[in-house]
Amino acid sequence: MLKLSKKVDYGLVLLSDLHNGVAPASAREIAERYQLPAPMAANILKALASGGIVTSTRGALGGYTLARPASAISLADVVEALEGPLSLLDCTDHGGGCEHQPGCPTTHPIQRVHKRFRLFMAGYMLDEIFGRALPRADFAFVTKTVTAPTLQRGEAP
Amino acid sequence: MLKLSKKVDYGLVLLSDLHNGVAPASAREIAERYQLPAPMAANILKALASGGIVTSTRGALGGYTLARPASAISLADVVEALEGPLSLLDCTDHGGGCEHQPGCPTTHPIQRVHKRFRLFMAGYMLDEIFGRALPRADFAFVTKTVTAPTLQRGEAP
DNA sequence: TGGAAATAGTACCAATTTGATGCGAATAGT
DNA sequence: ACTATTCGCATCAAATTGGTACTATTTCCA
Repeated sequence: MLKLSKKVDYGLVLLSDLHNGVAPASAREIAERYQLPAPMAANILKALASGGIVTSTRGALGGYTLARPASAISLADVVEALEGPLSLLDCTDHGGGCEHQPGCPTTHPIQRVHKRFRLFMAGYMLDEIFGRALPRADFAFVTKTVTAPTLQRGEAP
Repeated sequence: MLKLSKKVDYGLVLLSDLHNGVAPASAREIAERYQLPAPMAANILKALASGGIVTSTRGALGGYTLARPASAISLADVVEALEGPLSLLDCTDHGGGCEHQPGCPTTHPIQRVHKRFRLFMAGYMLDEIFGRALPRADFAFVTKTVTAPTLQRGEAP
């Protein structure tokens, strides 16, 4: 249905916490903080770690930290770490060969769509998503920003 | 996995045919032309019709035609007709209330993502997808902020 | 040195979604 | 009447996803 999986949903919450927090945070710790299933959070953080988005320190007192500043992590990075390579349509995988027709009239255009979509995702950085920056006004969002409530733990900005 | 369903895939092929063809084309006719399952094509065209994207004429010699010029049909229109309202994440449905935390730090940002994604989809017109025009450069929605950082381990651009 | 806390890596299951098909009814041309 | 077509369901198998479980490994601390 062209929606981000719940993994990405959770993943963004987790990353947002790591972004605001200060020390390496453990999976269980964050899971409790947002009341989401602990094993799920653990799995997601594992995937994010092996995707190079967060760094992990094992052992007691271990946990996860953002591997790069949020301004250097794109939505595409997150999605690819959690859902595999993002391919809008199957056509975009096997080198443009359409299974239905040799000169399928859409494979080529679809690849242009895919490319543009990828740019969209790769250009959307976490810091922008998480509220800081907000470079150009994303018009039509007037609700008061949600800044304070999530910063009770550490201090980052 | 954040990809367009096969329905949309087929749908774009069908629409491309209607775009290039002249007379109302029947579902079976187009299906044969591209060697894709006839009932599938029929279903998709039905959905496109009830979504107002194509107009249908019943009876013998009937068929489907684009309801508007391709330049007035957006990718969002097609996706919504075939997959229902596009909501990137579940959060975006029920009015911003997050199920995990009252002041969930991501629901608000996610809605900004969703809005921007919707703009991306709604601004992508079929004629552009199908090859004609390609008016503005492929960076319409990404602007300058698409610095390279996230592309270092992806495929070749 | 041993125990506790944490990540790593799979493997697995249930529930939902998707791809695909089928069938009867309605409509329109010949 | 006959035929070709859309329409609106309803059904079904297969793939995907959300979620859990288990074991191994690493690290801190007493």
